[in-house]
Amino acid sequence: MPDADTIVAAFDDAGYRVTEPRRSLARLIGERGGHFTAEELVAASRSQRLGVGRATVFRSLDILAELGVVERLDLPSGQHAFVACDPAHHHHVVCSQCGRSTDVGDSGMVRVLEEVARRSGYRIESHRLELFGLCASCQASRTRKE
Amino acid sequence: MPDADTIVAAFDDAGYRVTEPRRSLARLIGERGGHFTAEELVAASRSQRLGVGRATVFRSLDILAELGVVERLDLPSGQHAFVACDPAHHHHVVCSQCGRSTDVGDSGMVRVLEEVARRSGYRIESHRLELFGLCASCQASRTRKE
DNA sequence: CGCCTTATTGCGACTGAGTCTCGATACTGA
DNA sequence: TCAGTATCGAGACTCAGTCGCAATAAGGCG
Repeated sequence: MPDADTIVAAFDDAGYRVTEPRRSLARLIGERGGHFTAEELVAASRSQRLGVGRATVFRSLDILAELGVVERLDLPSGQHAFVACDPAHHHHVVCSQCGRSTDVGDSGMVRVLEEVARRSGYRIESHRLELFGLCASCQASRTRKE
Repeated sequence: MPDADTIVAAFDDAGYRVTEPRRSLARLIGERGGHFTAEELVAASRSQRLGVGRATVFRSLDILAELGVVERLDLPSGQHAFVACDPAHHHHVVCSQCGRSTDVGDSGMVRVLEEVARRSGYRIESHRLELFGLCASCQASRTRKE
């Protein structure tokens, strides 16, 4: 999970200008543990008087998603969200209780893709895998309560 | 891929009333080969003067998704779509060219889920897998062109 | 068969996410 | 430092999806 500096560096490395609003957003994203929505960033920017406008939040998230620093996520609720992550191919498990997320690498998806291609005759070009469940600490606290 | 009658029967079996608008929608969905959007159904209903309102389309799709007759899909473009399908656990490959979709069963996902659970410590509760690629016939026609 | 209850409908107003435009601002390379 | 241009914020706009409500019509029951 990249910190603010890594995110700023990603802008820079890709030839985008390093501006104050982008720095602010990088910090906000870095602060967040798990997934977050565009709207949350807009709200945070407003409540902390950072002066980052709605459009800028969306534009920056677009860029970061393009760069692979952030990944788009569709929650089971249908909401759109994002997670900060390293730009390698991998998947996320999102905790349905606390929202924290963890990368899980490939975990044998390659074999699944081969199997699917064989069965269906399709040439698989891309896929999206999203996993939802309870993280270790939420499991523990839930067990305690019950 | 269920036909119009199957869809109508699903409403009936679940205790929902079988109404004219629902019959119309069932037919429209049955006619569609691949995935479709709510908006497409709204447009089709208007152009064919079926008199099915926007809200009814959305309400019916909600119900059908609940019943598992139809599945929600997030296209790589970010658009929301649906596919008609049988209510068993499985996944879809969607052709990124013609939009047709095929069911592919489980294909070894169970093993991936176990692997992810082991690595991350999460208790996996649900997952979403969407596959995009070229179906056999689109591969063929693309090869011909090149 | 026809009535009555109530699920369902269409309409249209509404919401909320995301986009677009545009004049102002501020990076960055020279 | 300066110029050129990427980027910005504001706010109007679009578009998907939702909601409330009065009118309608399934379909169970007598």
